[in-house]
Amino acid sequence: MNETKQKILDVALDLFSQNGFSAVSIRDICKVVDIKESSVYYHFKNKQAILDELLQHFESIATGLMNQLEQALTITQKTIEENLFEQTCDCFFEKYLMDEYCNKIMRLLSIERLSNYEMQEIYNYWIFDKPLNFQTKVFSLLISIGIIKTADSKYLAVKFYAPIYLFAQQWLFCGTLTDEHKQFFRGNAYEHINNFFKEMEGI
Amino acid sequence: MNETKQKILDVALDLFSQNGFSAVSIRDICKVVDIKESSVYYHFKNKQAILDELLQHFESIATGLMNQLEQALTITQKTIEENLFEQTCDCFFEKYLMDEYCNKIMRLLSIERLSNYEMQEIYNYWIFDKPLNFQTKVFSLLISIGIIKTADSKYLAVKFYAPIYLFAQQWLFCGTLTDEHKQFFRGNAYEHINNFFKEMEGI
DNA sequence: AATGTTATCTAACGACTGTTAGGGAGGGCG
DNA sequence: CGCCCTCCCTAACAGTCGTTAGATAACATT
Repeated sequence: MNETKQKILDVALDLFSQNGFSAVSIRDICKVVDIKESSVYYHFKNKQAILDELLQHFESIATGLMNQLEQALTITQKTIEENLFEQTCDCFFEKYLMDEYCNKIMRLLSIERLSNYEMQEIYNYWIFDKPLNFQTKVFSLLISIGIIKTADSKYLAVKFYAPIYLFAQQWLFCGTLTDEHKQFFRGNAYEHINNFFKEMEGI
Repeated sequence: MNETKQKILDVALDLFSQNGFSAVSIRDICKVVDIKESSVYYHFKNKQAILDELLQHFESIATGLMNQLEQALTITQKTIEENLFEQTCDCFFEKYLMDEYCNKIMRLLSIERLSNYEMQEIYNYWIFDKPLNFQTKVFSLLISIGIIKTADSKYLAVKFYAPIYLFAQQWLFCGTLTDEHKQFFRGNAYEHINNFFKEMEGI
């Protein structure tokens, strides 16, 4: 891809995720990229097209990661116990919830989902429905194998995911996204995950 | 308070909570209130002052409700068991998390907290810190009385509050805030609360 | 050398932004 | 009546917005 075009996308995501789509002007982006406003329109049809391309890229990343996770559910039962935990943490947590690009998109979606119906749907799908559905599947599987005694897998998914979501919200919106904050978020989340499975074994 | 001024505040909150502060112009507000732009500046110093007054009103409501809740913790042990649950549900849930005015403010805070440090602090305080601290106190109390066996009261608070926060997020941002959605949110939350205390008794 | 393509520029367009100066209608009060 | 105060108005300000027309320079192809 063209170097300037990529630069525009990078800067746009940076600014959009900090101030929101409508609060950032083409001129704001151009100041950082160091080009004139009209040059943007050589690479993009209009301002909306920049946003569309950013979202499309995010969705392709998220789709890839989620497909990888879904596959982890289909391997043989023996490998499940070893693989599932690692895969979930790596794919969903590190490469998604804590990934820099995804983080910026999530911040952007959080702002814009109120006034933009399309972005609201993307947010709900990738932040609520998809993770909760996946976790529900995971718990259904663990129940069917017998690792967990009979329970409401959907409610289990909520109990598992909700604290992670809460920690993520605190992490994503604590001003500057420092490594220190990131470590704090990671610590909280992993502690919860460990606690959760410990309690689960008891039941 | 002046009728026109109140009308401006009402309409402003409506529009701000739907589109965000910077995306709503003075003229947008005036169209709905049916006055001219300059009239706004008779009642308010500038656009920011409208926002400030809305936030100040919210904080006075929230402070009142939280004080009421804190008081419920200080009554004698005998009445605690009967009162605490009812008070928490009524004050925190119905009059705060599900109150129309508070809902609109929360939506507004959600958008603006990214670009506005002051609003980020208000959000974190009233949506994260204050409720979690209160719930921690509640569980500490229940532990000290002996209703709950020894446990990490802070983590208990997270496990209790996080699903409610998640349901609230789904409710607040599902487009049109219909009564149907509201009932769905209430149902999910109460089910969780009941489940939570049922599991607690078992431990 | 002439031509076409790519990527940028200058300069401006009309629309919209927050805000202000100044005027006028209505009522209460001396 | 004359004066002040409240509340709203008309009209305009300077600045910003997304976007476009057209020129220009660098480079590749003919």
